[in-house]
Amino acid sequence: MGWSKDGPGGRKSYHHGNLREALIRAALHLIGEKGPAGFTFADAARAAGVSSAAPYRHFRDRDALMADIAKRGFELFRDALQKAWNGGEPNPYVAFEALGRAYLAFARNEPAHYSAMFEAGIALDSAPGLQQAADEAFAVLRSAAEALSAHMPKDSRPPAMMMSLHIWALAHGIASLFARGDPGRRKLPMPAEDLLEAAILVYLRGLGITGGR
Amino acid sequence: MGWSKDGPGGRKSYHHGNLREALIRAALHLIGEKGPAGFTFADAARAAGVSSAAPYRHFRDRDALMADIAKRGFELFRDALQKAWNGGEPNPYVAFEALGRAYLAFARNEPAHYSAMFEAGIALDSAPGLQQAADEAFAVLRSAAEALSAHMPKDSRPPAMMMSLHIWALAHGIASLFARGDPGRRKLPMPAEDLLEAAILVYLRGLGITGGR
DNA sequence: TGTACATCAGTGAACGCGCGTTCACTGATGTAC
DNA sequence: TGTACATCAGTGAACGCGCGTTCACTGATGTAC
Repeated sequence: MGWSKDGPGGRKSYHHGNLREALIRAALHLIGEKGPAGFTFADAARAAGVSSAAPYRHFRDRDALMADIAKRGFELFRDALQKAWNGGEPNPYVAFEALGRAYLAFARNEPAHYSAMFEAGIALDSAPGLQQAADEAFAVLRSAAEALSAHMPKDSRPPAMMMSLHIWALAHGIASLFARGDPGRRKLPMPAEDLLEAAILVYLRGLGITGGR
Repeated sequence: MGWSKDGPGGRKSYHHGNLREALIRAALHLIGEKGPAGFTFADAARAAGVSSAAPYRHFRDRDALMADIAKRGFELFRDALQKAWNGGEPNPYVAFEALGRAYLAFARNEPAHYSAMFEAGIALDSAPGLQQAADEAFAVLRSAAEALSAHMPKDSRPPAMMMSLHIWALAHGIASLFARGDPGRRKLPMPAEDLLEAAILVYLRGLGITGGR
């Protein structure tokens, strides 16, 4: 690794070809392994097979790289949630639970992105487009809540904003307490997905929203 | 600061007197300011006014100090939750909401302890008594859930374990997403306490548990 | 098609810095007698 | 009460290390003509 292969024979060339991407991939790998504090600029350069000065051609500093990762993370997150929600099909209730599962799946499968997004202490205004990417991801949750809420009689509709904040907090709480791999996580007597699904079920029932089952 | 005052005149003495405590206090301060990754052993020594070798008389390394802080944190947390629960008085429903508020208050007022407990990646078996302290804190939540559940007719009682995990996740999610001070936190259109209270209310209603109001 | 040149994306050596850790040491304290 | 001595809890100098960052440089690439 670290050898660029832009020539047909896989020969090493002076120019890397796609160092920016390689640095991001290296950082993701390192963060996923050792947590958001567990990687350095030098580390990433080493993993990408370039000198320690090379990353400065692409990122102002470590935080800029982190912010970039967070931004891409939110975009992937938005897409994953959107896909799970599936326009509310087959029905909003079922789709909403799929959304919850997708949330946990993302946290589990993309721990590095998830860390950068929520745990690395990156300010949302520290990179262009970051705030917007975060907002768009949240908007999926919010519009799902709206769709669910819309099925209720007009005078007992719960506020979608509140609903989505609650579900977000619940999913984030479960993800960060139980659903990931580092030493501080707690053991659970059941899959995290089941725990979240049960919570959503109870919560929706508390709002007067019930599925077809 | 950093000058021990064990003599009556506040003179500096060769022996610190209570360096262990001073290091912990220094670490709490530094973590509170810069996050769990934001302090070093050397920092703590400096803040306590001793040489960088001195801490080794009291802690094997940085992680041992962290684990100690986490353990104390869980003990304080347990006490705070216990006090808020207040034996379920005046009634379990009201006491349960006080518990929720106490959770957030702890996260807000003791950010350094909270970080060490939940975000620093300290393994629960990395210090004697740490696992037990964590268990005891959770046990308060769990027994509160049991007391609430006991008010229900026998055949519709929700499992207390599940309830307490849900509430824990919810409170932790809100605390870490909204209720604390670092740059990555989101802004909320309402106090975090209100958000949690509303969520608990909905959740309990979903279980069929309602207060006297 | 070939050549000259500008630009780009790397190198590698160097620097200052702070951290973690060890070590022989020493001042202060407590205690046995 | 005084003294000798063991133990404790610090010092401060030293070390190796890796990081972040800068710098003049150079190889590779693209483009104008």
